[in-house]
Amino acid sequence: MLTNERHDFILKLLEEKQTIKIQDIVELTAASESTIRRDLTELENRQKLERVFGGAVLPGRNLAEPSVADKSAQNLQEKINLAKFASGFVQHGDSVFLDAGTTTFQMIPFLTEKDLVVVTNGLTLVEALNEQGITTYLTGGMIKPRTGALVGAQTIQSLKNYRFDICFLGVNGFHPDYGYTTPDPEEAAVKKMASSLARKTYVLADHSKSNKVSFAKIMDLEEATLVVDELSADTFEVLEKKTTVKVGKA
Amino acid sequence: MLTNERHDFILKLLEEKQTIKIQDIVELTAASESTIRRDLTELENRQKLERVFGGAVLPGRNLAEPSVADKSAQNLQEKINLAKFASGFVQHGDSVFLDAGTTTFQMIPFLTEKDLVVVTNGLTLVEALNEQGITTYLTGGMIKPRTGALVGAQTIQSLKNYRFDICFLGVNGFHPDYGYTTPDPEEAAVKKMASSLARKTYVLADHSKSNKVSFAKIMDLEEATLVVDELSADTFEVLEKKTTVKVGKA
DNA sequence: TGCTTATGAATGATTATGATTGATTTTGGA
DNA sequence: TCCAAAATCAATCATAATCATTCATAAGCA
Repeated sequence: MLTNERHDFILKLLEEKQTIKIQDIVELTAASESTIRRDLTELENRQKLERVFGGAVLPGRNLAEPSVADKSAQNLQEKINLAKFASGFVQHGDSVFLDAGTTTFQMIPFLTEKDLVVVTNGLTLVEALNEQGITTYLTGGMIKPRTGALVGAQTIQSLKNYRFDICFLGVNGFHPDYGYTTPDPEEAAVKKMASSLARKTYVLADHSKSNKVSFAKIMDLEEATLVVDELSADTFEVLEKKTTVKVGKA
Repeated sequence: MLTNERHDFILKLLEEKQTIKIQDIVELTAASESTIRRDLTELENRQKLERVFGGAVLPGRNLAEPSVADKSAQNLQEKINLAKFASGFVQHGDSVFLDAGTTTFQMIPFLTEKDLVVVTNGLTLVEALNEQGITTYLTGGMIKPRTGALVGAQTIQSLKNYRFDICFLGVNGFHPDYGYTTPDPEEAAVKKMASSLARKTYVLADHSKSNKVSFAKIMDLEEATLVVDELSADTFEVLEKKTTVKVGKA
């Protein structure tokens, strides 16, 4: 087994079980204890795990890491389907705004090889974008510790330096009377500004957000195109300027 | 077997297995190890795969890849000592600029409980700052994938919205004639701008940077206070406006 | 033939590995 | 609580695998 393979194996195992014992890894990999020890030290230096006496645990992260944290979430597969579908709207060479959030995060693997320029206010998206080799700009601003989103006056201001062909937003609720809403007014302001700088805006939401209302209003429903998955799995609804269109699955 | 054929064969094999060992390819192709090595080097240059010790993996799919936040630096302990010492200059309530880089990164644990506002252009610093509960602002700009530093016109512009009590920079070399230098002109520009917005600027460098000259000049030596560790371990030199002061260890 | 390119073997350097040592930490019973 | 046994640990060493480099040969082509 290759060194690199073993590292991957350990990380995968750790993600599954949350906690691993050195002796277990030794048995499963048929490598010596010394080697596994070295692996763990190495991976700890890379901040992929934290060592504890007798084994290792997942690293304590302050910023929400969508890739890891959400794996257990119920609607992950739905989000991925939704993200994949929405990625189809992106044209080769587009300038794209990607909102901070888990759904937009899932779009990233589907944006490769499109020669894009992506601007985002989501710290958690950056590493994944880099991995895809996508030219990435980050807005400035204050960091919201829990979510890793950039918000505030500086964010708004730095956004004004860009124009987007296409803009993807996540929301916490959408409602015919109250429009798109999200809990944080600061984030709402950022989303609104980004949208206003884009030729076309798509709001991604799974069906659980339907008719939900949150504290801060972003904008009215008809100001963006809503992409929402159907409960009946493999179709999506695209509500464009109050027009309903049914589409087959991506 | 033709060279091109062999290349295709390797890529196909890699696609199937995700990870391949050089020895396996040697057996399957009946070519010599040298040839396979050359093939892999070639294919890596074309970004078709990534080499790892003993074989190759698909590009980007390397779970255990060292992240930018890798702690396993060369002279880590020296850097920590230097960082700890420099942290002493920070006053309670200061607004601080922290340059992207490993030395400034090491300052973070010593900045806690000082009620600071920190601005940085280093993505790798953000999580550590959050862990310390420090209010953190990020400059905007383009992300340099390798280092996680923000650079470019947007970075410069967003800096102009701030004023700093104190500014800490890392450099790649300092020299009496050529001043402070760093390889990337973009980064140099950011450092210079940050410094010009601060009441006081400190440059952190370990002794290995002494009399080194890199491509892009940041500014002259006397425009900042240089903090450098001595080879003889436990002392630091603080060169302030060409005045030399020896100080005991932090 | 003369030229370029691809190949394979040999080298010394680098890196990964497994076993051993003595120190440190945890555990469990008095 | 304290102590001793067991488990785990970091550090070191020798070995083995892998690596980049060099050089000589073979194959392809004008």
